Amino acid sequence: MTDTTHAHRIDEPSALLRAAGLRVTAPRVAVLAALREHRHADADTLIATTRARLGSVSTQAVYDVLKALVDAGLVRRIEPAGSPARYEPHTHDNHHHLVCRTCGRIEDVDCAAGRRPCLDVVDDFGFTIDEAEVVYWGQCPDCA
Amino acid sequence: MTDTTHAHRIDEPSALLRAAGLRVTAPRVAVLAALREHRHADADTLIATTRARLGSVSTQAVYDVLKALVDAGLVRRIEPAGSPARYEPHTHDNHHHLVCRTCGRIEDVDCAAGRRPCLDVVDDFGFTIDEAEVVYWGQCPDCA
DNA sequence: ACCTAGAATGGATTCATTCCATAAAACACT
DNA sequence: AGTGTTTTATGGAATGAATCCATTCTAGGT
Ligand SMILES: [Mn+2]
Ligand SMILES: [Mn+2]
Ligand SMILES: [Zn+2]
Ligand SMILES: [Zn+2]
Repeated sequence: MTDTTHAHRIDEPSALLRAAGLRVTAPRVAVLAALREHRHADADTLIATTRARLGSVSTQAVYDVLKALVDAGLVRRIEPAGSPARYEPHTHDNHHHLVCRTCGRIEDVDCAAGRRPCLDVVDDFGFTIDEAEVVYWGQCPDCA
Repeated sequence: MTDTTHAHRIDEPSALLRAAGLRVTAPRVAVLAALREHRHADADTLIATTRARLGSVSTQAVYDVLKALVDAGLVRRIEPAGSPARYEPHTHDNHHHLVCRTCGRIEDVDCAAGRRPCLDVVDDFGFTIDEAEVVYWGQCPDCA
C-alpha cells in the first residue's frame, strides 16, 4: 500500500496548475477534478459539479477558470454544432470526436492517419494550417 | 445572344424551390440569391443583402427561410467554433473548410480522400456514421 | 504580517437564435 | 377572377450561452 498523502504527483490538479504558471485556487482545482469525472462536459455540468464539491462557486468563476485553463493549454475546448462548448483535459494527441446527432453523446476517436493528420490539402489558399479537426456525425447505438 | 427571359432554368431560385416542394416567396428567392453572392455568409449578411434587395424583410423571416432551405437540403449550414452559423448552397460534394483563426475567413477544400472520406474509424463505439466533417484551422495569408 | 497582482462575486449585458400570436400571402379549387 | 385553406411573414418578447464590469477577496511573494 502506497502512501500518497504527502506526495506531489505531477498529474494532481495543483501540480498541473503550478507547472502552467497559474495560481492554485479552490475553483481551479475543483474544475480540474470535475473535468476528470465527466468526459466532454459542458459548462453547466462543470458548474454543477464544482458547486457540489465546493459548496458554492459563481458561474462566472467557472467560466473564468475554463478560459484560464484553455489558454494555458491544460484543457481543450470543442464546440460541436448545435451544442454548447464541451471541455476535456488536453491530451495533445489530436484525437477526434464521434458525435450522436440525436442525443449529443460524444466519444473519442483516435486519429487514423497518425498524430496530426490531413494537414495537407490540395489547395490551401496560402493558409498556414496548424490543425485538422474531424467530427464524425452519426447515431449512437442507443439512438439507432 | 440567348433570350432567357421566359426560360425556366432548373437552377433558378424559384425552380429550385418548386422542385423541393416549397412555396415560392419573395424572401425565399431573395435569400437564395443572396447565398449565391456571398460564400459562407452568416445570417446577418444574408439579412442585410435580402433587405437591400426587397426593401424590407423581417429578421425572423430570413431565419425561417434558412431553416426551411436547410431542412429541404437546398442549403448547408456550418457552425465553425467561435462564429455564428454560416450558410452555403448545398453542393452535396462533402467538401470541407479552411478557417482562419484570426479573421474568420472560410475557404472550400476538396475532400482529398474521395467523396465521403474517413467514414471508417478504428473504434466506432457502435455508432452509425453518416458524415465526416473536417475543419482545417490556420491563418490566411492576409493575417499571417 | 503585509502588499499587490490576480481571482472571485453578483449583476447587468451582449449576441445569435428561437418562440409566439397575429396578419398576410401562396396556391389549389371552383 | 373569387374563395378557402394552409403556409409564411411580421413584430415583439424570450431564451441560452457566454461575456463585461465594478467591487471585494485572496494567493503567494517580500
Ligand atoms: Mn475527446
Ligand atoms: Mn463551403
Ligand atoms: Zn445518441
Ligand atoms: Zn485571416
